[in-house]
Amino acid sequence: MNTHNIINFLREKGLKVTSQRLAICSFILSRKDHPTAEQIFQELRDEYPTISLGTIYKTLHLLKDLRLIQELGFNNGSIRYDPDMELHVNMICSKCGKIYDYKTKNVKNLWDAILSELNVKPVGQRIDVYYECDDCKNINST
Amino acid sequence: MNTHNIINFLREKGLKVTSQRLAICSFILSRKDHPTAEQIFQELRDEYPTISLGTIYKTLHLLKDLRLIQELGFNNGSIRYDPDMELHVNMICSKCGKIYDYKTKNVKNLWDAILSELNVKPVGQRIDVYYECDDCKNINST
DNA sequence: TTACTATTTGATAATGGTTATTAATGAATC
DNA sequence: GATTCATTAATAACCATTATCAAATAGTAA
Repeated sequence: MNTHNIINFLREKGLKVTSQRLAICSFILSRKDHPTAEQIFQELRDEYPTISLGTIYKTLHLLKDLRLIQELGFNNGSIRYDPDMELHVNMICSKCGKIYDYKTKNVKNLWDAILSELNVKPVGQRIDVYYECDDCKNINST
Repeated sequence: MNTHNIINFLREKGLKVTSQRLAICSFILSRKDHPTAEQIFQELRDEYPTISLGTIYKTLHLLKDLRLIQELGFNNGSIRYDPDMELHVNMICSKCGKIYDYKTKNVKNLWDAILSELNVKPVGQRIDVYYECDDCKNINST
């Protein structure tokens, strides 16, 4: 979703397009590494020195309610935000915590087979796989 | 794991067997609904009126380090504790939040197919499916 | 452009779950 | 039973998130 689309989307919902809101939306909707609210805050401070953490949270909740992003709670209590609303596997390095999304047709097919086995109508899902990423493997082997 | 097994397990690890520790271990290892620390605290208070939340947390962390339970962070920031360390699907009601574990040979087979597609050596996983449970369905339809 | 209104923002305080601290307690060993 | 050291309970500290509210601002209409 580019800036133009975001502006139109907000306007359609009757929401005001402020520079802060636009910046936060653009930021999270383009990121693939599931940042925390704090990380978003730190990265936007350079360009928007007066931006507030409260605004970050409010905008993230807004995007969640509008179904443009999802929250992911992790085991240390931290909450990360993921703009990919389609079925995918969160590949999480158990050492450094880095995350990337894995999404293929084949995974979708296999997942559908699991869902049909469950015999319920799902309204959502979350799939995490922990592994050791290449960077961490290399550090350990040197 | 019954009381006798827990006592032996703790002793083997060189840990002291206190009544609080035993109660907390017995409680969480037999529960299937992934309670929070606070829920464990409230339920044990009847039998152990002086038990402290700090002790609950310390014992849960102990069990986690010993790989007898796993932590599950959720999207509202809450952390629940799950004594099932084998592969299973967390079936979560999107309305009331109740959880039950779904575990069959077929799900295991399908999941293994997904893992082989991913081309990594996994060290763990988490699979959540959100749906509307029967209780909540009935409430809505009346 | 200006004025008006309702939304949004930023600063701050409040909240609540988790962790740290520490003196007192109690399990294990002899 | 005495000794020792891990464990407990109570309390305070911590920190991420939420709530509050006056000031700022986007959108709209005059």
